[in-house]
Amino acid sequence: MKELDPLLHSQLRLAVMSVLMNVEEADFVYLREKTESTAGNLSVQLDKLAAAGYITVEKGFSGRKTRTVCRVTPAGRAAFVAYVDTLREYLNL
Amino acid sequence: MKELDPLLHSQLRLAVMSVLMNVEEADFVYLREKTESTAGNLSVQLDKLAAAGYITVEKGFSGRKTRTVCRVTPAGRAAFVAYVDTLREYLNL
DNA sequence: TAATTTGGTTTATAAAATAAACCGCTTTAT
DNA sequence: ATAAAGCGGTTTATTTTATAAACCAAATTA
Repeated sequence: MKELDPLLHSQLRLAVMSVLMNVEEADFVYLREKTESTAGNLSVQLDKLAAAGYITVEKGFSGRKTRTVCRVTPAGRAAFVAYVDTLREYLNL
Repeated sequence: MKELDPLLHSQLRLAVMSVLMNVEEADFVYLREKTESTAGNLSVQLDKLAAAGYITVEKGFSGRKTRTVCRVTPAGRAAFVAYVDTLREYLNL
């Protein structure tokens, strides 16, 4: 049995990737609301996804407030697709 | 976003349930081979699934050797189906 | 009968998820 | 102007989980 990419097999990271796959870009606040996660948890998981090269995290400003924008990278897309593929074996979808 | 049943959202437990969903009954050794897991890990995860009422674990004998047989319960089936359903939202399958 | 293997369980360790505390900057109210 | 409250996060600590390592009893093999 193929193993499920442990980086994606986490509720919150999967949810984040799921959102980003459909949206081209999303900021921290939007992700926190959409995934109903705490800021602390989200911050940690975004770091892990970024460290893996699955997403980019850009810290900028919107007016004078900070704004952190995330995007999925090609590698992230590929990993997500592979993950879904592996899951099909488990769930036989 | 609905949460993924944490009892099923674990690589090994999901693999075990996946096997049991298709097979009516399976013993410890078969599960260990099919999931390519260590006996220790498998033992622990079977206990958790059993404690949740998702599977039954019956310790008996085959000849004079012990044989531990597992089956998925109706509750287990329901939970698995619900889990798959929730996953569809994440993955949009 | 002494190893070895089989079928597991229990216990210890490593890794992950989550929450709690905190920090700097802004805005609002006084 | 200044204190207090809120926003957007990060860091650190705690709890849970997953995994591996060590172990055990019964059966088999040498």
